[in-house]
Amino acid sequence: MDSTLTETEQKILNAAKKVFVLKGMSGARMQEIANEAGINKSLLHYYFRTKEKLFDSVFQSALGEFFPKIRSYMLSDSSLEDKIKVFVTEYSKVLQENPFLPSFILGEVNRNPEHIISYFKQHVGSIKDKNIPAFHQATKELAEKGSSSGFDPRNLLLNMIGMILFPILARPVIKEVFFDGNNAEFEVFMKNRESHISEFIINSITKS
Amino acid sequence: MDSTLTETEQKILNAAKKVFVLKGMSGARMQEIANEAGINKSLLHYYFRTKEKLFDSVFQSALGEFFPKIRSYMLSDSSLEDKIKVFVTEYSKVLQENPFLPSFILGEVNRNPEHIISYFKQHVGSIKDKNIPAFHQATKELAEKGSSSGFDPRNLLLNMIGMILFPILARPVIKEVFFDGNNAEFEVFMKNRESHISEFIINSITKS
DNA sequence: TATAAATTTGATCAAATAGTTAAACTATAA
DNA sequence: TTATAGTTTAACTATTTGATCAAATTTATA
Repeated sequence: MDSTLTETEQKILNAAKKVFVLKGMSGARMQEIANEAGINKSLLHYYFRTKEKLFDSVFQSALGEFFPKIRSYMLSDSSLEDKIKVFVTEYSKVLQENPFLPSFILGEVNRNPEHIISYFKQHVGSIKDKNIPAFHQATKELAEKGSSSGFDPRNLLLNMIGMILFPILARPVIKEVFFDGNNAEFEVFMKNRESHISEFIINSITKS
Repeated sequence: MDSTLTETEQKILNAAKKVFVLKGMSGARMQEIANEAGINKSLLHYYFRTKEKLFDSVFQSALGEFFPKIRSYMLSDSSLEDKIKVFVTEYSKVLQENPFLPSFILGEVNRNPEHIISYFKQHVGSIKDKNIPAFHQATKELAEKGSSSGFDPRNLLLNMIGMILFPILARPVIKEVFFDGNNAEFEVFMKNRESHISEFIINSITKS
């Protein structure tokens, strides 16, 4: 990860991430994080002073993983369709590797919106000025030849993320309602769903 | 609401809902709920014994509001396109009236999946056997003339809900990133987005 | 090696908090 | 009016938990 961190700091951050992501800020216990890291509780305070500061560290790094690397997906010289396919595939992969991240981040975002706002104030240069324009650029042609009501690329981005994210967020519900709790069936469905989403989007936006 | 409940019980439930939805199970404080209800803390325990039991009551009723009344939207004799429009409009309205409900429910669903599973075990008759088949029925024609890869109505349902839900879940983020925190602009966008979603879906599924 | 600095631990504190209890109060029916 | 059941309150208890601190241990440095 980060070589400026000591081994102990890294152990703590990994453990804290696991516990915070699963239980949230108020549900997490410093003792549980210490146990998970295999160290004494006092060490947490030695390295991070307060629970709040430790949480912040975890939250900041979680945000970095959560926000799609739109820019990198959009900067290739492939067609818009291919870019959409790459986005859906890559972002699905990220989320399936961290299935509890979305709920954690969105929960904290609603618990304390200031937190995310200050994050963007700091990273405004990298998030907004780079990622979003890259996406706009990629959809410029689309926006120009779009429907008469005026096609807004932001809607397309929200559509994509929403379709990718929702079944992962609501995973336990979907699995139960649609598949009677059968995990294997659910996984197959989710794998097939990736191409479905791409086709669904492309089908809609390429309609004359 | 429920006339079998005394006025005090109702006050408690309203207050508990407000606090639990905003802060989650572990973040909520019994004292805060009591204050919000304008009563003594002991009364909470008198009526609901434990925090867990009070939370359950709130969670159960929240689930009822959260899950879209698919069946009622699907049972009219209008076209599939009109059904989609009604679904998008009505469900958007429900969510905008309860903007913190989704994050609350999805958070709890991930915190304790057993909770939602037991809910479905109880309500399986009304949720699954009524709502889902109604939706399947409405999309049967679609499934038959669907794309060669085989159109699964479950995907359509997930697509709709995902697109409607995501901007509400991530509201503070979207507002900040896309609209520099300007609330009015965001609201206008969200209102226009409703018809965009309907058109986006219909455009995709009616493509020959 | 000796000294200092950094790291780690166990014991403990103080605040927060869910839950209990007994007493006071209120409405209702005999 | 009195007895009874239901309701509400204030004070209290027990536990959890974030945080602190001094002592012990390890590591780096002279």
